[in-house]
Amino acid sequence: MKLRIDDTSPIPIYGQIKNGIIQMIALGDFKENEKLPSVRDVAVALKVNPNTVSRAFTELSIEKIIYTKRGIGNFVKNGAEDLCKKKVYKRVLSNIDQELDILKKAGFDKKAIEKIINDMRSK
Amino acid sequence: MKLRIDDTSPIPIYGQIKNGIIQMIALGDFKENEKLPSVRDVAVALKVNPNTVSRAFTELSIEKIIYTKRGIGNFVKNGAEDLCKKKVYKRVLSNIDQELDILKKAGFDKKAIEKIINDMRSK
DNA sequence: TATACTGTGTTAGTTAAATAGAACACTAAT
DNA sequence: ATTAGTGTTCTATTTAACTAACACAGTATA
Repeated sequence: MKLRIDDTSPIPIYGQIKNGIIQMIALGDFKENEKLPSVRDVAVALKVNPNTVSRAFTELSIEKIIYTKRGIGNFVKNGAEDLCKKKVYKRVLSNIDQELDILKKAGFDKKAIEKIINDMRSK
Repeated sequence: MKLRIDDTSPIPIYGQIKNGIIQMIALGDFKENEKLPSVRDVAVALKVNPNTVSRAFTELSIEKIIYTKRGIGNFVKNGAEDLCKKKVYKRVLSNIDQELDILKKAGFDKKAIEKIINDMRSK
């Protein structure tokens, strides 16, 4: 299980779980119609309450990314991979854009920003 | 007052206010020993509780970025500009780094990432 | 075929944190 | 003393997360 929780993050745990699963589906770690790990298993793995995991799954279900069979498990929906790829890409770009804006406002010019990006890419 | 609150952000309001003021000091919008806008004025401007603003100021005070004169106001500390520049730079880089990591894990190669950055910079 | 068992998702009640509303407390000027 | 401007505290509400118990589905077995 790739998923990790960052206790210092302001993003609520159920949100981090949602994002993590969306990323994993985007990446093909969970294929369409594949069963996800159970609420309890995820809860144990992340040392988190089943309730919290259940909330993440419920919201993913509302967003039509997974579907739930009560008493059986949660499964990836058809078309979820593309949907998740779009979601991840959109969120990441929006976040990077926002951060670059801050650098721009703070007076870093294009060259400085370019250097920063290069430094990070080479790590 | 440049500061804006994002109601959809998971970052608590007092945290957004803290970050915003740190950015403004870094940018020179508030000079050292200059008086910041009052708790109430900020609260009204942001449509937020004075309490919430007070908390942000208290924490900035603990972090030695501003100092408080009760009954008078809050003021920027000596040396705050440099300190804030460092903080902003560090936070932004850490955030960008994290986002680029997600792109990398999602299978975007260096060229794709480079293109993304260029597209954003040119906007 | 009835019953119990195991694995699954879900609900109820509690605690802690963020925010709001209202009132309090300090400072300076008149 | 009174007033206007300031930061602060008290109390209540809402949301996230936890603990514990509940409810459903499939399977084994008596």
